[in-house]
Amino acid sequence: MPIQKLNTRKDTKGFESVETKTLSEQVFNELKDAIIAGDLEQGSKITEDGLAKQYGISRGPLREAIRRLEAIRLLVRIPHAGMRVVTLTTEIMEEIYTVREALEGMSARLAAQRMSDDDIRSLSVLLDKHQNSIDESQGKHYLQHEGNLDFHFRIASASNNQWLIDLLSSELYQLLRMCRQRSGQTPARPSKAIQEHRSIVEAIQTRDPELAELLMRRHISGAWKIVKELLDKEEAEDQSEQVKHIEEQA
Amino acid sequence: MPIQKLNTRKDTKGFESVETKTLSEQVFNELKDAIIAGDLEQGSKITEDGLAKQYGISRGPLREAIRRLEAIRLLVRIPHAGMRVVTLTTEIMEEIYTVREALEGMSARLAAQRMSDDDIRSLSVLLDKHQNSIDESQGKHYLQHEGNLDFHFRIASASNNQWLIDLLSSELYQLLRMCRQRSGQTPARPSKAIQEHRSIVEAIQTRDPELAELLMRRHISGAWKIVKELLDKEEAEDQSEQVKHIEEQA
DNA sequence: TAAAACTACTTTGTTGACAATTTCTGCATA
DNA sequence: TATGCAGAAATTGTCAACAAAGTAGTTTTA
Repeated sequence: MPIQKLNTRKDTKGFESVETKTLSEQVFNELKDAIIAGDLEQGSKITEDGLAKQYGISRGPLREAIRRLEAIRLLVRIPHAGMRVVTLTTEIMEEIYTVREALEGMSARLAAQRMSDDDIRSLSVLLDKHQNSIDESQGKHYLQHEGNLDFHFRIASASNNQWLIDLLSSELYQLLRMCRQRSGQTPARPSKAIQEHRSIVEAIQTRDPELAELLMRRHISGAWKIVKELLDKEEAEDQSEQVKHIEEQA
Repeated sequence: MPIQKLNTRKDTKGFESVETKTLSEQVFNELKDAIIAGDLEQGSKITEDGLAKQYGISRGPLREAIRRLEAIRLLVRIPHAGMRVVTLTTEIMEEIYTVREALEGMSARLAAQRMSDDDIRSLSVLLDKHQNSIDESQGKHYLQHEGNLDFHFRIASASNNQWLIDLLSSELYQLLRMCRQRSGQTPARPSKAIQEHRSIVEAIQTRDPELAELLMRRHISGAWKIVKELLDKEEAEDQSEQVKHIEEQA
């Protein structure tokens, strides 16, 4: 499906909308979304020529887009063996959650020092909304997940540290979205998560950096434990299914 | 000074030597080193054509190199106003030290859990060497600084978390080198630093993750405080010099 | 039959030219 | 003297063709 050339489209980097116009940018975004949404399968091999034809552009801009995707770790380049879409193994996901714990913990600490009272209030309102949407719609995991990211993004922003914001929003959160895609994880225990979010906001409100950091880190490492359990269970199921397959063939 | 084409040169990414061969890689490294060493002045404007001619290659590979430099934040792209070498303001440096504190703290924690006994011993030996080189050569700040980075890099490696390793070695440490370049900072209080390094190794040795993280974070935030003082003093001097200039003109 | 070498094919790396923007500069006008 | 409007110059964006390197499949030979 070739994209329309020269149409200005929206960019969702850092949750804010910016108009893009170079082909390289467009393709970068198209590819990013395709990878995150799972349209480009994990681990699948991609060729420059194939993508260039698919998107109807020449290889020049495409290569630049690829380099950028590489930089945010959505593509991996195996020297002399082409490019592949990243494969999110359990190990890699653990690495991501670990880095996230460190960075978001620091964000929370800074937010407790720097976030404006207005922003804190607004964050509190956001949590109310989340609460409502959980009560109402049991099934809309998608929105819940985005809301979850929204909460974390606001705290990152409040850190007022551009490095933290960039690392989290343009790299880690993209991968996190992808994690969800992998086997449609439901956000684990939504109400418990909100509860934890509330404690974090409370710590920020009382301007307690240490506590805010501690709670955020606990929140994230707790989330990882649950995700990991899900993944392990899945893996076990896959295994047994493979065994069944083999038995059938025998 | 055009580089020789097709000569295989060494790459120092992550402190290990790898042969590179594409022009894009070569120029990426050349430019990176030039920026870090200060050959390309901070904040100076650069043009694709200019660099392409200077390095004797076409703009294609150069653009890819530029995109990568951009990704590791050595170049900043101001839309429609060209590219500039990053300018390390005090604010940006503070951001870097903050992120570093979070990531290296986490590294130290993981190292305490995962580093092999052999590696710990070897790290201890490294500190002995540093001690010696301080005792002997008072003046060789350069080596001291590299040694310092070496220590930190080893701990990052021991985390066994590829994300942490990459973020630290391919992004933060590059900038850190550049910080030193800015006004030839002497590594602040070398003997005290070594002492702190020793405590960190000790915590790792006794497999105490919490303590290792705490000490590492304290070490880095302490280092920042000293660097900041130096920078502030410099700035004040610059100010007064400017005032003098104005007075002379008046 | 298995290993080695050659050939054809695929994919990535590189280039120079062309097109589209944007910035700069000088001139006319109020 | 300030302001705004050409036109020119410089710069970035895009393309298509060429070159080099690697891969796979086939043939040949031991």
